[in-house]
Amino acid sequence: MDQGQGALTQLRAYLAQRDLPTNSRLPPERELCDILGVSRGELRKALAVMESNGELWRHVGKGTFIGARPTKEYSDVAAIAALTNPREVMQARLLVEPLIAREAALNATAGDIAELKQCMTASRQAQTWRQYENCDNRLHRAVAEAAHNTVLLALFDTLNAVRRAVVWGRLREKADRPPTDHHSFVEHEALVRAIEERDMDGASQSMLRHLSHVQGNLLAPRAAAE
Amino acid sequence: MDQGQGALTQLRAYLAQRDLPTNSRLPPERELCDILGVSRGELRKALAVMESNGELWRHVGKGTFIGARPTKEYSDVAAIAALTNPREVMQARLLVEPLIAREAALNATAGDIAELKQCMTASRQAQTWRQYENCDNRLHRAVAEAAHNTVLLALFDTLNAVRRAVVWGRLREKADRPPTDHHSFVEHEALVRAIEERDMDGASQSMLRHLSHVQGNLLAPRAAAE
DNA sequence: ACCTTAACCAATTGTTGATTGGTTCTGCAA
DNA sequence: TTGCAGAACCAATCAACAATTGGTTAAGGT
Repeated sequence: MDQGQGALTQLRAYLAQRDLPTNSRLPPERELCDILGVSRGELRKALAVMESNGELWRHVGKGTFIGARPTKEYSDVAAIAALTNPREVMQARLLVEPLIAREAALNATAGDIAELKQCMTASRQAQTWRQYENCDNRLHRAVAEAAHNTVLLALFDTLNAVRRAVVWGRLREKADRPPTDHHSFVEHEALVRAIEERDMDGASQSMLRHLSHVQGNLLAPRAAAE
Repeated sequence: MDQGQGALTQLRAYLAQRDLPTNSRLPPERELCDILGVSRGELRKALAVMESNGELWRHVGKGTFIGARPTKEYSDVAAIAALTNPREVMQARLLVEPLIAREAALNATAGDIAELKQCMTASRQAQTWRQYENCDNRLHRAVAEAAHNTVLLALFDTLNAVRRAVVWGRLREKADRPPTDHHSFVEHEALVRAIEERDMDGASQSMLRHLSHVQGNLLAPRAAAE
């Protein structure tokens, strides 16, 4: 009687007694054996049952935890970059950044808009490609800051880091070219104007149009960029 | 003569001799003192000049490195969670998840849809709150997987991790309540149906409506959740 | 045939000591 | 007094090793 599913019932009783919160760790198997007075094999059988039910999860070296196994944390930029490609990154930008621009149009302060304008003038005065790229990055991040949502900003930073990691390889070729008569100038201007005028749809569409051009240049062999 | 800016010129000569690539580490200061025959104070002055020029960067415990200081990666979940609040997290979800649902409607495979339906039936059969919550999380992540974009999935995971970290505090109160007659059931059903019918707008709106209800429950004191 | 016990394995964590940039103090010399 | 070299100290980081822990296998007993 007590041997059939005894370990499982004893384990359940133990867990019910102390109502452990999710993600809390329970004692190592060897200790639980002594506590419950069960052999390790039986205990492991009971744990396996509960694990298959999704009630807890285990990992070597870590321990046994209450709740569902956490999803493989994707927050490492290098790990993401290794699994994706420029097409996916560009698609994600096309989806996320217009949304951020929309929020920026709603929430930007006068200071934010001044910063945006300063980025634009700086990008026009850039002499080298490197400098221009820095200005462009600053502008896009300033838009994300203007949305005034810490989480959105963090997501933008993650996306940006992934983008840089994915295209790491070919930064050499376009060494020092002056980016004159660049389509991005007018697109950036339209974007900033829409944000200034609180035109949410306009800001979103401007960003979408801008990134579409960037995508076109990315796919085309000619060396142009955002 | 040799004393005025001698350290800086010697350091420059040393660096010019061996043409170190970017991000390469140069010997610790104490060794460089011996190598160049300069006192540590003078060497540090020279290093400070070059660092302010952006030619190298230093960090305690790591060393001194050639090139520009790497951008501080802002993708640590704990750091984000410490700077934000539930309101911002909820707002970000309201913006991002409908967008992901729209992509899911476009890209979901038959296998994805089967997984979504399985999540729904499992959530209906859940006995405890914790089990239901697991099912709900699985369903939302299945939607993100159905979008078939690694970067979007990574952003979703980041957002989700931040959400869990922010609301970590109050998981106790709603211990084991059976989530019967829950509004989420019908909302989830509408969402999955829209995805199955490739209705992008419908999927987006279903997700938006669902999360709006979640937000309402979050703000209201009554204990209900997604 | 099955279980218990013990030992071993690999992944992970914790700890300790060494390394390194940053700072302060002392002594010496101009 | 001023300035600088030298040493000592500090905090952040890294590297190596020991301890912990779930997973597995083998020996021995009932």
